[in-house]
Amino acid sequence: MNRMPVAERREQLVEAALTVASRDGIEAATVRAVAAEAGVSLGVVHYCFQDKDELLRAMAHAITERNTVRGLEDLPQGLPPATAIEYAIEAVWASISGTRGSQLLSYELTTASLRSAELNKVAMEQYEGQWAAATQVLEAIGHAADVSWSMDAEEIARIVVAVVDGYSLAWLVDGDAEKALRGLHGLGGYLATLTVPRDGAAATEPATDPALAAPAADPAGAA
Amino acid sequence: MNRMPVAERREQLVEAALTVASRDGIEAATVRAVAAEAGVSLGVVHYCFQDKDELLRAMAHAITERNTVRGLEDLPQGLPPATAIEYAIEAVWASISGTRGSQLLSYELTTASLRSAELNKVAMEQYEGQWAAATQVLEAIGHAADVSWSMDAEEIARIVVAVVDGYSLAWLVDGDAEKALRGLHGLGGYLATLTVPRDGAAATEPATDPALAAPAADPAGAA
DNA sequence: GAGTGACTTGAACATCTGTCCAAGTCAAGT
DNA sequence: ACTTGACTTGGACAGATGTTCAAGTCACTC
Repeated sequence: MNRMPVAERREQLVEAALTVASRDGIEAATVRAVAAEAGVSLGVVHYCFQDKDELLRAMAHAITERNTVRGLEDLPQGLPPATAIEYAIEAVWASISGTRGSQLLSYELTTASLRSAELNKVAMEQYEGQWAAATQVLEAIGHAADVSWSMDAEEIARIVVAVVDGYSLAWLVDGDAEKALRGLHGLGGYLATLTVPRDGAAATEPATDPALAAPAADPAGAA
Repeated sequence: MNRMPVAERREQLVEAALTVASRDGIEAATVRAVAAEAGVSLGVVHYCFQDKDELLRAMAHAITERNTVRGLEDLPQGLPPATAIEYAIEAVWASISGTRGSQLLSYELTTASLRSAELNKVAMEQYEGQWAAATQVLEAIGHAADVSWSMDAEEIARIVVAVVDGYSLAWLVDGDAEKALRGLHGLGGYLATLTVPRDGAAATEPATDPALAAPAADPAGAA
């Protein structure tokens, strides 16, 4: 095969590992399968990585970064908060539902990390990445809709990540994207109640209608 | 070893598989490891189960049933809705946080099921069990606090399962039980807004304070 | 107490896995 | 041209895993 410097070869192997593992599961990502996917002979993998675990760590790092970088900087400005939130939720969901294999692989990596000493930090890095990304999205929403949040953004981020995780998992199992998206819009409605106009005062529409906390979760809203 | 009828031996092997897999992960639950854990020789496993997959399916069925049966029938009666909900949440969380290995195994089984044709139905059965259990809990709350729900209980159950799943996963990773429980109490606050007194009329305390939707998620509430 | 059939045993087999390594190939510098 | 060293190759090895099987053991019935 083509010769190339180790650094480049490593990237190629990580890409191949990602392809195999997303398609067939983390268990299928054997050294041989990755080498074959990259069109490279067996020994190359151990020339580029000391361990199989080092390869897996590199793969985990890559997928975490890839899920994180979606910084959602392209939020239209000047929208009302509820609209900005809905927009962000649609974008997040699109990037999840379009990458089923990767999502499933993420969960596989999480559980593998929690069992294996060598993959120790992988799961924590994944979550820190997700919390940071969610915080960033919240701040982008605040900026786009000119609101701030009535709680620490990082604290809200934890809520967002937990709920998104929960619905993603359910969707992976039952394949019902519509229900998942409806649930996420429910989260959006809740988030809207946590916004505060930038110049201070009270929450946007505090006591008008508590059902606003979950408009899309209302059967009438989507059915 | 002691002789025993196949049916009984099967139960023993499922138990052993559960022990090994909860302790060391699903990958560690090899035929040999399970046989050793049960104090039985290798051939017995294939005498009782046609496949390793059949053993895993039986194990999955057992753990699903075990997580489901916690019907929470012992809810004190006559409580105000918010209190009944908090009580139920504490109980649910206690049964989760007390069985870390089993929880982790559940997620491992879910991902394994989504990758393997042989374990096809395992994940869906898990979720159907959880949704049913959540529905049961919601009805128990309704009965204990003499309220009904402003949405289909099954629809709320999906929300509950998603959020509980999300916080459980985060807790498995970061080990922060306090934050998880706080998040679940936030869910509880939200659920309280979905209750309706049994004789009809409006929601319990609809417009008084929207912050009630997440009282425990408020930093001041727990810190 | 002999026989029957349910249960048990552990060796054996084929396959797969991560890892190693001796030999090979190639590009660049002298 | 030749040397050096980075990169590649694929065979070899040890260990683990699922599965099979012929032989053994025991309880129970007639």
